[in-house]
Amino acid sequence: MRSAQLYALLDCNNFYASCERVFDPRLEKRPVVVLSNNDGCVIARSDEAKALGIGMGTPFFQCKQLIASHQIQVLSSNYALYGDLSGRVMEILARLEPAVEIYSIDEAFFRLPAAAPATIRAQGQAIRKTIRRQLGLPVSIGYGPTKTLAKIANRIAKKQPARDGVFTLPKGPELDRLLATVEVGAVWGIGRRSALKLNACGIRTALDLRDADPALVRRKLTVTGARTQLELRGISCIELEAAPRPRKSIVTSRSFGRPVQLLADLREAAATYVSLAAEKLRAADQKCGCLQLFLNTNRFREDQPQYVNSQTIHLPRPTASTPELIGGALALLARLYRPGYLYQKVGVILLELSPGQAGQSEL
DNA sequence: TCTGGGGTCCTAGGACCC
DNA sequence: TCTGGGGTCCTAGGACCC
Repeated sequence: MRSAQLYALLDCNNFYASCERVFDPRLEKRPVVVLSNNDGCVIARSDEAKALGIGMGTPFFQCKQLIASHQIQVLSSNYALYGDLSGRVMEILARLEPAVEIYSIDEAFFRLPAAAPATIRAQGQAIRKTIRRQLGLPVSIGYGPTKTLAKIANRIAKKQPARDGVFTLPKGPELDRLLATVEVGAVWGIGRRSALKLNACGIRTALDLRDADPALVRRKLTVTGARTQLELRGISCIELEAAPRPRKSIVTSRSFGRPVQLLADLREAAATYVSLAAEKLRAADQKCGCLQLFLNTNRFREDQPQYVNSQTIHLPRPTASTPELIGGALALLARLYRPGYLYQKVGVILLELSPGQAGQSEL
């Protein structure tokens, strides 16, 4: 019989803001926010900035006042730095744990044999302290019988300072009490739309969802919701994926700093994004068989005429060649472009990715 | 005036086939 | 006027995640 397994989720606290602090220790203890591309939105906040009421995703221009009045430190994002530190966090974790899945830039799941709570806790603290000492980054670790429950444990580890950054989900009535404090929309896999649907059925918390009628959940949220419910019940159905799967698509897109009207400007942007995407493609030793281009006006400007469109072409043969891809993208752009609109964004998506070798069949 | 970017999965519906 | 019953494949759009 296989021994009981435990899932863990390690998550770097306020990752981008914490990375900036590693780079510049003067930011320590001060409120810090990191902005998206073009400095459009807030995409990371230190605890101090959160406490001052800066919301995730808030447009910068909407919180400028608040930022100025509290002398919040504002930084443009530096993805090279975050990627580098992320890699080091994952390396450390992989040295300490055998079964690790890198889930995002700042999160990793790992799996371990179940053990006494004190043992788990000590192991978690050791990981946490190692990362703190070697990199200066704060992390939290949550443990539970499924990935979904580990996610919830992680939230608690992060939210309740008394947990010291490590928390194992309990069992029985104590678990029920905890799950009753978690809003259903905070459960991994339950987004805004699903939360509204569930609320309409009287399902408000993670506990409600766990104990709801499975047929109802299946009907409202399809198979993904059914899986989430099972996971909340402690039945693991989202496996650990220790080996990364090859990427299926590559997107490159940017918002323009100012509205763009001319086809020539869109062509230049599209060609740039294709080049970037093709570099990523070759870096992963892949080719693509399909190219999509999309463009849109600024949806927030309801006073202006709106235009959103996209088109896809199949390439004659899989390729990773920048000129071939640019040719395709410009042909698409010519078909999609309508004069008279103020464009906000254009982007390209490479699809039908295959291994770099796959196309070499002309022997 | 200023509102991010990059991914995955699932479903419904149409086209087409026998 | 009545007008079968499956299949498969593809795509667009929705929903979710970080």
